[in-house]
Amino acid sequence: MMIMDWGLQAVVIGSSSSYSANNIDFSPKLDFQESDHQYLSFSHEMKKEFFISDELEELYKPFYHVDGGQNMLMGSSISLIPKEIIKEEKREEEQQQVVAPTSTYVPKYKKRKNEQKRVVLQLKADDLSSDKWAWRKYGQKPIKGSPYPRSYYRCSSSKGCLARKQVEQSCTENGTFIVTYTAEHNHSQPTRRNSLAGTIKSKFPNSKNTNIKKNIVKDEKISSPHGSTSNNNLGFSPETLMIDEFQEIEMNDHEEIKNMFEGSDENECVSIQEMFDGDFFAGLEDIHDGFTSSFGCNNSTFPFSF
DNA sequence: CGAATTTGACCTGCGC
DNA sequence: GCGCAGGTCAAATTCG
Repeated sequence: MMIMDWGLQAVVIGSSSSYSANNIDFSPKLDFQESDHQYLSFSHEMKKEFFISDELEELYKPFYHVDGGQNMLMGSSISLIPKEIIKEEKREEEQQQVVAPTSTYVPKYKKRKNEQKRVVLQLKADDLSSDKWAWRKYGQKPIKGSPYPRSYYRCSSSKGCLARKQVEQSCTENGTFIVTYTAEHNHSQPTRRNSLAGTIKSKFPNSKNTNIKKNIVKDEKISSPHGSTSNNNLGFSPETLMIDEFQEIEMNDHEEIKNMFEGSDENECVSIQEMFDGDFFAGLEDIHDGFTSSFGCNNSTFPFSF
């Protein structure tokens, strides 16, 4: 029996208020029910918490990997959004119907921020690096009323991709960042982080690639004019590390993760054999290796023990 | 040396 | 019309 504790933390900020979904326990449990088939089953509670509504899916479309009709959630976070907020966003969306240009004129500057479809998330510093998309920083501006500057990123995976991301440290909550996604990716999500040029790769302390850590530390220097910050060292706690790296797992790709979260209609279970067919457990082993080498933990302390 | 980041300049929208 | 604030560009710089 193994138990994985998914302490997902996510907050979605509406235009005028914020909602917290902290401390929701998504705890899939393995049930070894049959001799030749083993199933990973999810509690009703988790399923209920996880699937808020179809509207949520609609809201997250900009961050889906759309490929052959299959959708996959972006790796960074899974957020629970109250219906009032969703409706608000949808209303906004309806008002902001994109009109195809009738001429060849291409405006040099995009529409104002509040005219675009956007999703605002509040993430922990650890969650920032679990975004699978490749982002390239193209600007940084001080924001009035905030002691911290806002960083502007564009998708670097595809040249013509209009997807944008803004990252701004929260001035009210230390250690959290307000991330705003704008526009949609016009391409599929990169299959592996290693193939990404730039900033987002493994964040294990002993990883060869230290860009993400370095970048965030740099941001801290810039964004902490008063020298006060709570996450200078990125806080590689085993708990947050496990969560983030788990989200990085190649799910081989869409069906497994869909099945994991949805289960089948009959028994809400997914065959472990199916999971072995993909990279699922290969990914877990990577996590395990990284985890044990980084923190000197053995199997008994690691959440995934076989 | 190529790619990513930094940063000042520039552009646009909005409120007055 | 003017000024401010937010968003983007692009040359310079840094990094691997």
